[in-house]
Amino acid sequence: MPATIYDVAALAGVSIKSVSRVLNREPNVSAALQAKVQDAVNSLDYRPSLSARTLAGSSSYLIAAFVDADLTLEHWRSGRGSDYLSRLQFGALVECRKAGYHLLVELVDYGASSLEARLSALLRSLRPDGVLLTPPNADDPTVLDILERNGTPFVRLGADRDLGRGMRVFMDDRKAAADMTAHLIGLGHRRIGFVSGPAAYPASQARRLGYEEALSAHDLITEPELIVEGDFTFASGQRAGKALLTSTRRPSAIFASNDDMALGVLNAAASLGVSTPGGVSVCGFDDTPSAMFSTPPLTTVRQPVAEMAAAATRMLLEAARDPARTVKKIDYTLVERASTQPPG
Amino acid sequence: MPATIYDVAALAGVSIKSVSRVLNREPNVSAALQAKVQDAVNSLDYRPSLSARTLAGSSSYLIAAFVDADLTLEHWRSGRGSDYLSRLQFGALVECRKAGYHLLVELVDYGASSLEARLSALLRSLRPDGVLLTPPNADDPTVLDILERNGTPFVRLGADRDLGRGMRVFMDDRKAAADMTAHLIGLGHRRIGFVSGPAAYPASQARRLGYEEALSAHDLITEPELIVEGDFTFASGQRAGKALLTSTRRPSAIFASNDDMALGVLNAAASLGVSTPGGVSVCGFDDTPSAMFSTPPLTTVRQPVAEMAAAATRMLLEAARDPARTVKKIDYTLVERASTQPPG
DNA sequence: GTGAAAGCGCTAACAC
DNA sequence: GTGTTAGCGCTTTCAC
Repeated sequence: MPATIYDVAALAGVSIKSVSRVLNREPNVSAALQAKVQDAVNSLDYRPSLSARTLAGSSSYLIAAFVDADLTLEHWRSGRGSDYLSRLQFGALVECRKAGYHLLVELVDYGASSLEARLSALLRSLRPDGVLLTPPNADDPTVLDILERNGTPFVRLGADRDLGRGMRVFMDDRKAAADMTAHLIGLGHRRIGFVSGPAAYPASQARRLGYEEALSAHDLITEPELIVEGDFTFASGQRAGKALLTSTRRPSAIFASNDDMALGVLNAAASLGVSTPGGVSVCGFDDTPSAMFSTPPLTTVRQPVAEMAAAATRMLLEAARDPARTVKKIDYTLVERASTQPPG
Repeated sequence: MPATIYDVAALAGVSIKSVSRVLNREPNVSAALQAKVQDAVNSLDYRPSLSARTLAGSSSYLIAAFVDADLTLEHWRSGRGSDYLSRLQFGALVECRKAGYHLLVELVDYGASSLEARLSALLRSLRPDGVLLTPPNADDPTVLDILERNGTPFVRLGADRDLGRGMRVFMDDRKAAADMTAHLIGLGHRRIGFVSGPAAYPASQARRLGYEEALSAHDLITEPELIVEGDFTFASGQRAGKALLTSTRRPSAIFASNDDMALGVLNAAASLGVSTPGGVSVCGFDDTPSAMFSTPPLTTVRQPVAEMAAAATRMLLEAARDPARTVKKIDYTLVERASTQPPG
């Protein structure tokens, strides 16, 4: 049997409360006691039981990430993997580890009628000290309600609207898209196609607004036929690319609002015999792994998901001691690779 | 405050033990009692506390996946993401969800001297009901020792050697590599380059053996200059591709033993002006998302990581009631895409 | 500065 | 079939 707090107390010749004090770095502990306890802990190789701590105390040393089940499963099933989740997990896990916390990824059926039941079940059976909310569900009022009713601190990741609820970490999608568009204009492009994402995502709207904003800032007009709606998938990028590249006045550059779609555009160009970047420049948004290894490698916006998740996790951990509503904006980076160049 | 088992018992007019019985589907419960308790549970929206159950009982409803910290962090940092982990998680999460379990992904420093301490700390503080072990650490004797000493059921994923310890889920890497090589030979290739993985991975060895086996089965000799060692990274694939394609007697096909390296070979070919598959056929191993979206899309072996993880998780859940040493072999698939064709 | 006692919300062992 | 009683291993409260 593993050692318990009683074993440690007995060996050190002190009360279990003293052991607890040392373990939790509580004030008012003499150096002598501290040393005795530490020795006993070491020699017994004692580790406190998480469940006992959770049951007795007020924290569970658990951070939960709620991700959309449908979306994630669909990503996974199609073999695309979920780069977003992967990076989120990276950032969160690293911070959790530093603080001795654990990360639990939970799939939630945001669409289901049982959503409320399942969420509150999760909150009450797990008692996480904080919750990470991912888009597009970081804006769901039902979810926010449950979390607030439960008193669980949460961070809304990638949420660009401040609803005055919970904490928030986001990046300026609109400005990033405007920057990318301006970059293309700077290269000399005048007819720039745009492949938008699904309207349900706030980020889709923001990116499109950024594109239009940059155009008008450079006295170019937004031509409706240059904008094609996709749904963030490779296939929709292919379709959009084909449509744009076979139109009568073909654009010299195409800005797809995520990398998967940009790769689709690349593929469409190749099969139409249009070279990249010679015949058409292509750029994306996100900086997924595939963007790095595509032919040609993709110019894109690096969305710092891991950094966002790390910052969010830190907020949650701090919120445990000092509840405060924090909002943080994270910087993006324009990554210039070989898929863009001045029009030929 | 959330409802407890006492609230339910009081409302139903029964003892807490009866509530517990109904909750845990224990035998010897009358239909009437069952109904009363169920009603009370529903009307109070009661959910048992995980930590209380864990503390009092013998199971924690937790499955832990131990993954190599260095490896995973390095993957993540470089922006490549970790497709392996992502798929593992998919398979495991789905099964956990079905069974009302939770999945905890823990980064473990397998190299560190503190490995033993950290592992046993994890086991004792979390008390997982089962552990998923990933390669290359599923073969680490230290890890197996700790797990066995602790009495925690574990599954060694992708471990091709049966050490008579724990459970095991794997695929036949050697045969898969042999099949792929035979496929190239069938297309008419006679000089086939091979990019191997790092020797530390058992899978590397197996894939290389499969390659050699297929060659000799078709009366072709293994030429040492056709084999270049890589380390499973894109960059090492680039180097290997360059070396093979600039050699005096250039191979007409290159089989890289994972997709990242195959993409590197593709890139090297493009920058040397060698077309794919016209000038050289290229194939990989794993079927990562990038393989699907590369130019040209990559012929590869689909390693069913998610299915393996799902099977492993099911084994762990069953092991809880009935400890048995199970071994399971999972089938792979050859995925033929555009990067291979008969030699031109 | 330290300790004793009382739970936290369950399951397990044993009555009835 | 059902209930009673002890814990599980900690933190919390309150004494000293």
